[in-house]
Amino acid sequence: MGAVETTKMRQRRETAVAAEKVRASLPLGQILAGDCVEAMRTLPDGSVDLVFADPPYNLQLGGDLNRPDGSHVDAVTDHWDQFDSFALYDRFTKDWLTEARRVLKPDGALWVIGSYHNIFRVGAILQDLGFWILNDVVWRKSNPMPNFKGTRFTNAHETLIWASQGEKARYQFNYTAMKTLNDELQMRSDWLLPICGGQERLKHDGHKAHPTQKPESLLYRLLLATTEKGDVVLDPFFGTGTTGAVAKRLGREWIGCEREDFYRDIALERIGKELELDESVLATMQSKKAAPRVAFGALVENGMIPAGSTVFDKKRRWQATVRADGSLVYGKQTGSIHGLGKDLQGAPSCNGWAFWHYEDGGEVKPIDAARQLYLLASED
Amino acid sequence: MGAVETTKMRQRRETAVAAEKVRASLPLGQILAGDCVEAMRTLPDGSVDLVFADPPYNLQLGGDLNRPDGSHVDAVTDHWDQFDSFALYDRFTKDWLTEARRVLKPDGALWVIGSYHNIFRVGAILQDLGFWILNDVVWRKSNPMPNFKGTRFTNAHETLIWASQGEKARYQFNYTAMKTLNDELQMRSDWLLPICGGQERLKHDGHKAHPTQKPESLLYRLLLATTEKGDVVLDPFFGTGTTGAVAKRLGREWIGCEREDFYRDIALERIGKELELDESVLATMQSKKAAPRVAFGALVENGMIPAGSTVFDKKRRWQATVRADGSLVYGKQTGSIHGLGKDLQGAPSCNGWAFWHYEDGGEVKPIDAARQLYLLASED
DNA sequence: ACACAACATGAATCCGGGA
DNA sequence: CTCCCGGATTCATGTTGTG
Repeated sequence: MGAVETTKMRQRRETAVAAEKVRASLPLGQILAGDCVEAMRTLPDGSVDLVFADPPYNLQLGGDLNRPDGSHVDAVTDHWDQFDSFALYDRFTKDWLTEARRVLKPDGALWVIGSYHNIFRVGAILQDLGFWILNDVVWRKSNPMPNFKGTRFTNAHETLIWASQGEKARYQFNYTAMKTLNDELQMRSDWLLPICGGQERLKHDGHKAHPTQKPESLLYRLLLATTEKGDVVLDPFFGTGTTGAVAKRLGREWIGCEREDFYRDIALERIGKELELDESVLATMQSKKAAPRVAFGALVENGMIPAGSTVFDKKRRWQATVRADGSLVYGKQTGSIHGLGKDLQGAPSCNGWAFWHYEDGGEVKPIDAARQLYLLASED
Repeated sequence: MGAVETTKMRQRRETAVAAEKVRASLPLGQILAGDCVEAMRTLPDGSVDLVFADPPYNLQLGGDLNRPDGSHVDAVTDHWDQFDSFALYDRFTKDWLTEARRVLKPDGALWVIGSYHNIFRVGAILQDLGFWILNDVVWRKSNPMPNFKGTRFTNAHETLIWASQGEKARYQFNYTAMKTLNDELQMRSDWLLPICGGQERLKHDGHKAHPTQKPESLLYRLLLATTEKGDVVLDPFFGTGTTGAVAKRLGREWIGCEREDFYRDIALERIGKELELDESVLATMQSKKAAPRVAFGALVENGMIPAGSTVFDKKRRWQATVRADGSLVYGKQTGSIHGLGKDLQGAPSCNGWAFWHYEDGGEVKPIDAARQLYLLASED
């Protein structure tokens, strides 16, 4: 059996080998110097699982104007107005998003964070490029800076956009891990997290080393939600390397891009000190989707729910007989646990594992309980 | 002194007379029939103090959606929400925003509400038109619809943009009223409010009269924050007339635009029943504060009880390891703080916050103590 | 009448692996 | 690419029905 390789098996093997070759060529755990668009151009197509980007948005906040490349705009010699500013920012945004899209795997995903100054432009452009928005997520700051002049609402949040490569693309979402992290309730699109301060905030000569260092808790949640262990995370605006530090801690690989020597230096030093969590800790709650599949027939074979026994719905409206092949009979109707449950209820679908029950020592249990027992027993 | 009128005084008097003439020509308390762009064209330049707009979101829904119990979700499938492309939606947006801008007074302001499907496009276009964003405000829904399939984060918020006519324009912001409404704390940019349901939700033949009726509390806060008594509020997408009802209650004037006869009819009936509040009552309306709820996972993200550390019950019968997603491991068994505590004790339920303990500086504390610390720290 | 259970529903881009 | 089909998936509120 092992000697025969079908065409399909060969294709799969070759794909995996090619993917491993691409991965081996990646500058994992490195910060690429220079402009992020140039730096990303050195990476192969479809090679990265996730992009997290915290792009600059300091272009038109009044007062001094800086171009996206950091050079200062001379208001006297440069004819500069708001329209030029937006056009320039849009161009910059389109450039780096295009390159990020190329570098991402087909089933990869993108996160961008921004404020009302830039996030609407970024969101519209990424939609135009074909990205498919999965959620916008609001980072609610538990300790925002107050509005000192009392002229507006306290700007107490920032916005993140999570997007896949397209409408039909698959993407990673660790639903159960998020639900666990949120005390058994679905994780919502509004996240309450403190801003980065205290020991976590990198200092240089007594001052903050970077003006917009993001909290590790934000990256922690985001990476835990949308990557797997071993995934490659790219951050085109690496700054102090929060993405790299948390990626390392969580056993994800990382690549950064950063223009400024100083930030590259402190980021590398910071990440060097970071320890990867033990593998046993990194395991997260598994969804049922990811659990090994058990056919109902296996429980019949096994004798846990023997052929000839009866199963019934919770209200005992229907009582069906189990046949040797794991199908059910109810009068003239037959079908799988799912199909018959669906037909009897006239429902669009039915999870037979939850619908049908059996008696075990006088106690009524859903047949899913038998499956859980079977799974536990077969783990050894 | 009264007999002499300076040039400045005369100019002011003439401006006031002209403004009064414009105001007298406005269709206050009326719903203009037809397309909102056409309807707004009938209004004079610079005549309105505030525009609130709840445009179609262009949801782009796929097929049907069923809840886990099999029931069908009544989605927004109305023709007015269907656009063939982003380009068409952008055109539509630009058209109505342009007309709204013309009708607004120079010191007037605009509010728009949307979701991630449309809000980025709306925000970018209004910036392009010269509007100056003052805040983006997040409406956090206290009772959003869950994500039934477990495929994304629960979409638990919508986004509002508040913008003036330009960077230098003055605008109305009732700072103290907002601070009072928020228990003497500055009002933040994230608002926790329930969705519209119960008695407030307009019904027709037992079904919701409008698929997207907004809660009055949202309009209440928004109008109280950014208009004065007597101001004129225009709503180009009037629907069931929530804007008109709340405007009337708060002593503001209103104008609506609505294409559908049915909506105009029920809106007028609704607003007819509305009573204007006595001014003394307005000052005493109280706020609703967010209930502080902390998930165990937040303490893990935050590092207070880090992944990899151990927790144990008071008698140290069981010692479990904290994993990255906030789940616990004990031998082969895993679960949330509540679930694992329940399983280990064989109890019907368990309050994990009281059951599990951790060491903090040599002292043994229930993990609830860490939660209290977290709450204290995030209150500042 | 009261307590409690059951049911209904909300701006939602809502499945995925294998043939 | 499509089709097939096993089977995973919900929170807060308000209303109606039942004991």
